Amino acid sequence: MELRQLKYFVKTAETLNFSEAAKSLFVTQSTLSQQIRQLEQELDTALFVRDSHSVVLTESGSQLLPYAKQTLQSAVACFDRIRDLKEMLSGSLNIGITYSFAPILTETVLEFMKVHQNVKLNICYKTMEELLEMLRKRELDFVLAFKPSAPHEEIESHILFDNNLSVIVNTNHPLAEKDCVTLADILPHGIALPAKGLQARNAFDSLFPDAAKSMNVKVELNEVNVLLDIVHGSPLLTILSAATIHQFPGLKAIPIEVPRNTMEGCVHTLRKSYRKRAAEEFIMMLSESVAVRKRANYWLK
Amino acid sequence: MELRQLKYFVKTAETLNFSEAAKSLFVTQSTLSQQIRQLEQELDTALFVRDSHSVVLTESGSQLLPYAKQTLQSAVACFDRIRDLKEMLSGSLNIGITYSFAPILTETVLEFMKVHQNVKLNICYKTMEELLEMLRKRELDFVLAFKPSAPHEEIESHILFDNNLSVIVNTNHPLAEKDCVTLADILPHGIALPAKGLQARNAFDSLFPDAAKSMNVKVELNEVNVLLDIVHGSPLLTILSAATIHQFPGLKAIPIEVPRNTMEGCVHTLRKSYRKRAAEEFIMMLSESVAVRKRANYWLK
DNA sequence: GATTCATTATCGTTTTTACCGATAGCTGAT
DNA sequence: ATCAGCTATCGGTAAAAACGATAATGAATC
Repeated sequence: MELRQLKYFVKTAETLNFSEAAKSLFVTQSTLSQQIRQLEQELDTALFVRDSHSVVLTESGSQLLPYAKQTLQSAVACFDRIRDLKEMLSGSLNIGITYSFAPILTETVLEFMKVHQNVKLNICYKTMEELLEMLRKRELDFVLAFKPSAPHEEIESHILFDNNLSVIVNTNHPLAEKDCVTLADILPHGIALPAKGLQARNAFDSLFPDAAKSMNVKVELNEVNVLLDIVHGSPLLTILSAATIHQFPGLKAIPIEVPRNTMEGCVHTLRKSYRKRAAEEFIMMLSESVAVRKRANYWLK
Repeated sequence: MELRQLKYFVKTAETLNFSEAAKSLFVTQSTLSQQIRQLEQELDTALFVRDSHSVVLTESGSQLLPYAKQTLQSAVACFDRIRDLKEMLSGSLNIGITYSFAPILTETVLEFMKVHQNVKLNICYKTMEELLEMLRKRELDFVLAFKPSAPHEEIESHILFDNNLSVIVNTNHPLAEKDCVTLADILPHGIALPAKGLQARNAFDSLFPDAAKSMNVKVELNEVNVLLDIVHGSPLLTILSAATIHQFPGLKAIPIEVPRNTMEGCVHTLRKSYRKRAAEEFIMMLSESVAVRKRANYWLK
C-alpha cells in the first residue's frame, strides 16, 4: 500500500467514475484501474462494484474511505510541518470570515502582511455554515465567526470577545440618542433586515421568534456592507452585532435590551488538524488587537 | 512522498544507523541511503546529519518523526479496519424480510448474533415489493420473502424451502381435524383475511380469482402477527403460508387442496452485486437451520 | 603515521513496476 | 442496429526501486 494508491482510491470513491477520476489525477484510466485492482488485491477485498455504467463502493470501500483520507491528511501534515519549520513563516494562509466579522479583521490583515511579507493571505467571505464546511474539508486554516448556536463536534472554538446584538442607525436617527432599545422602540421605524442565514439575523430570530413578521421591514438582504451603506444613507435602521460597525463612520450601535443578548466572537479551528505557524501567528496578532480595543473600551464588553 | 519512504525514515530515525536500519527493513544500505536522500530532496530539507561515525536527526528530522509515525499508523489502521470487516469483527448486515417470513428468521438471528457479536444487524419488515426496491437501491444486503409471481431481472432468488398456502385455525376450530381443505370447506366460516399486498393474499387471489368476494370476511388487515392473534382468540380462520405459524402455539395449518399450491421461500440477492462475507455467513446459517427443520419434517415439504 | 574497522555515499546494472496506448467487452440510450 | 460511455486487459516502454561493488570518511588501534 502506498500513498499514491490511497490518493487514487479516495478520488475514485469521490467521483465514482474511473475515467473522470483518472483525468483529474493526470493518469490514464488504465493506470487507475490497475492501481485500484492492486490495492484491492493487497487488502484482499473488493472496494468497488463496477459494471459498465455504474461504480459503487462496497462495504469495505466505504469503511476504508475515512481511514484512507486520514492517512493522506497525515502525509500532508508532514509536509506542512517541515515547511513551517524551514521557512518560519511562509506559504499561504486561508482565512474564512463571516460578513459581519469583516470590520475587525482589516487592521490585523494589514499588520500581518507588513510583518510577514512571504505569506499569501487568502480571505474568504461566506456564511458561517459554508465556512465551517470548508474548514472541515481543510480548505481553510481557520474561521472567524460568531459562536454557532449548535456546537460542532470536530471544531474547536476559541472566544475572542463578547458582543451585543444591536440596532444600527445613522447618528441623525431619532433613536441615536438612546443608550439601549427594546423591541417596542424598534417597531415604529423602517428596517433594513439582514437576510436569513446571516448570523445577526439568526441571533435576532432566536431572541425574538416571529418578531420579524410584525416589523416594518423595507428591505432584506445578505450583504452587510450594503446594509450599512443603506442605513448610512437613509432613515432605516438595521440589526447587527455592535462589532460590525467598527470603523464605519456616521453610524451608531445601540444594544438591544433583552436577556442573553450576547454574541461571542470566535476563532474556529479544526480540532485534530495540524495548525500552521502562520495561523498561530495570525490568531495571536488578532487576539492582541482585540485586547487593545477591549482595554480602550471601544465597543466590547 | 510514499509510505515506503516514511517507513524507511522512521526506522532509520529509531536506529540512527543506516546499515542496521537497512538490515531490518530487508533492503540494502545503498537503497536506504538513496530513498532517504530522495525524501530529503522532496521535502527540501536535511533530515539527518551524517558523518562517518554518527547519524543524528536534524531539527527537521525530529519534528518530522512524530508526523511520519502518525501517517504510518493511519495506514496500519486502514489495514486493520478492512481485516476486522473481513473477519466480521465489525460491519453491518441489512436484512429485509416480509411479515409472513418473520417466524423462521428469529432463531438464526439469535444464533448469528451470538457468533458474530460485532456485526450490527438491521432487520427491516416491509412488503415484498418495497423490499425488492430497497434491494435494488442497495439499501439491503438480501431479502427473505416468498418467490414473487413475476420474476425480477436483476434479482437472483435462491429457494430455501417449499411451502403450502394453508388455512390457519385455532386447534379448537371444527376444521382443525382435517388434513387438507378445499375452498368449499372454507366458505361457511368467518375469515380474517390478509390484506392485499401481503404475499399470502396475492397467492390466494391468483389461485382463486374473485373468491374473496364470496367469502365471509370479517376483518382484513396487513399485519401477520395480529392476524394470528385474532385467529388464536376467536373462531375465525385465516389464510397464510404454513411456515408463518412456526413457533406460534395453539394454531394449526391445513394445506388447501388445489393444483400448484406452492409458495417457495427464497433468499433474494442482487444479481451483480458484491456479497458481504457476513451475508454469505448468515444465509448459510439460515439454510442450515431450514435444513434441520426439513429433516424433522416439521412444516416443510 | 599506517592500518583497521565500521560507517555512508556513489556508480553502473538489474529487476520491478507504474504508466501508456490500443483494444475488447459490456450496457444503456438513440 | 448503432452509438456513446464506461471499465478491464494486454503488450510494450520508461521510470524508479533495489542491488552489488566500490569509494570515501574518520575514529580507534597498533
